Amino acid sequence: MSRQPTLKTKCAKCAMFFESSGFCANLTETELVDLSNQSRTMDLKRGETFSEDQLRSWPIIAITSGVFSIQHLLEDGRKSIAALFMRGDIIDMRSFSRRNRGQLIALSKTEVCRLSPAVFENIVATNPNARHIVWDNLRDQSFRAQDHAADLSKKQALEKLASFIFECKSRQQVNLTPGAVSIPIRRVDLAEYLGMQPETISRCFKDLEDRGIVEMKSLRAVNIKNIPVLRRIANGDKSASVAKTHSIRILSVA
Amino acid sequence: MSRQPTLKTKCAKCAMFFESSGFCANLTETELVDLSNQSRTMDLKRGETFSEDQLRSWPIIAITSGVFSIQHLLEDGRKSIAALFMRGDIIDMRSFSRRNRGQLIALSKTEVCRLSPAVFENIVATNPNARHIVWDNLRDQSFRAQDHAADLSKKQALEKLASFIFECKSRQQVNLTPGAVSIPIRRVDLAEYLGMQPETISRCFKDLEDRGIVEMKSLRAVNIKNIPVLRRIANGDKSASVAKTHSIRILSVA
DNA sequence: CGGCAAGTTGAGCCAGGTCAACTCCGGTGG
DNA sequence: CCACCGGAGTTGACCTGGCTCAACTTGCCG
Repeated sequence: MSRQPTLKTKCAKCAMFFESSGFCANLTETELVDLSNQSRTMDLKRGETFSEDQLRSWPIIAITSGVFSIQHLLEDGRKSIAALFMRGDIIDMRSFSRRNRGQLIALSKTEVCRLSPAVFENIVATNPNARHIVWDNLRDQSFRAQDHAADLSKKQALEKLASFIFECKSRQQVNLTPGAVSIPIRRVDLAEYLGMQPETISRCFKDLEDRGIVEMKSLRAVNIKNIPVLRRIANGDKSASVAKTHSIRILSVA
Repeated sequence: MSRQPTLKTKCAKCAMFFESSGFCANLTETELVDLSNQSRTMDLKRGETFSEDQLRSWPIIAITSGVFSIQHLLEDGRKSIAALFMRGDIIDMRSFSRRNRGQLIALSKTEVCRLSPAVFENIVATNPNARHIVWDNLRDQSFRAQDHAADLSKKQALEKLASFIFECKSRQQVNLTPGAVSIPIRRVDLAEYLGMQPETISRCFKDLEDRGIVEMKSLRAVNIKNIPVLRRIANGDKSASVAKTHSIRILSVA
């Protein structure tokens, strides 16, 4: 149900508007005009964040492009990134006050749309399609966070990185070359997200590359050369992650 | 808005029914009768799980008592518990099929109520109070999973355990003795939830007890004797978690 | 083309994992 | 009621994956 930009709202220029599975694309004309008038788009640079006050008055944030995150800070300065948000995610911070659950922070140049809570609430109450989309998105965020927690809890460094590559892959629109994956965040942030050190991230990428499983096109782009093996590593199959020098030796002997 | 059990449904006997902030307590009489007739209550023993089929036909599960979990399994048998669900949580597995995201499994004797998706959907569409409660609950699940991920990613063993004690505390109804916390799951499961080994859990509990921060009433019950210090440990304040023998030495010298 | 942030590489070390032996506890049957 | 049994938890000794720190290289932006 992608549609023509017949509307005179700023939404007609917004990339989100054309995505059939997105929230905005499923609104009626009046809803869209209403929402558009009462909402605020905003561009953030990497590292920029929302103040408590901003969040209180604009607790509902739709991500149009870029990568957004929730960052937790420990007393002694250790940081961790609890969740990543990308295009299409709708962050609902309305119950935020209950704890100090870390802060929202942009990990790259990011476009967001801060939705009017009143209009949003009204749409959710009356438009079943829109409600389902928001609901699915929230449930997805929840599952993603759970998956992420599972990854962090028992996986080793290499396995976590492999999982992350697949997470990136699955979250970017299907693209030309099947193995091409873009890594949308810096090494440091990736380390904080996966609960490891940047040094370890670097070593793991190198390891994967040395073994011919991936190829680094640049810092932000990898090409998976052997999807099944990477998958097995991500799933914690030890035989896939251990047998490195072994298989090389066999090859050179043969 | 706690109410009298005037209804002839099985809900009138259900503990959930009297909890004002719960889903069921906010339904109209007709909604409740409808939901009750179309839903199925069920008791599970520790270790019991739902089959894929059961989940497909009954994807919406309300927890009445006990502890439920989502468990992820790696190829080589490593397990991890991605999330815990307790009384009042409503688990919505309707988008489950997208990945094999681990399985639901009871960690203790558990009572659940499997809600009819159709009736549930209808209530959510028409009853704003009920909708808000479900929505808040889901958002809470999402935040909890994120917090958990943050805990796992950068915290050390002792800090994770301290966090967990507070998580338990905050999730059980306010009780008599301020420091009393019940640990509703086994050590093994706790280890899987926190991404550590049972041995390490044991050592950490011992450490906290040796330092007089908590007291173990039994395997399933602790009493926090020094809440501020435990809080500081949970927040990653190194001075709180390291200075053990140190402070003892000072005391004995003075 | 220079300067600085970001990323990489190397060497050494330690928190927590692993393995094995032991103890505790709750349930069961004689 | 007690003895027994098996699962759950604990303790100790050892080992290793990934952290730390420091030096180096690369890539990006003006």
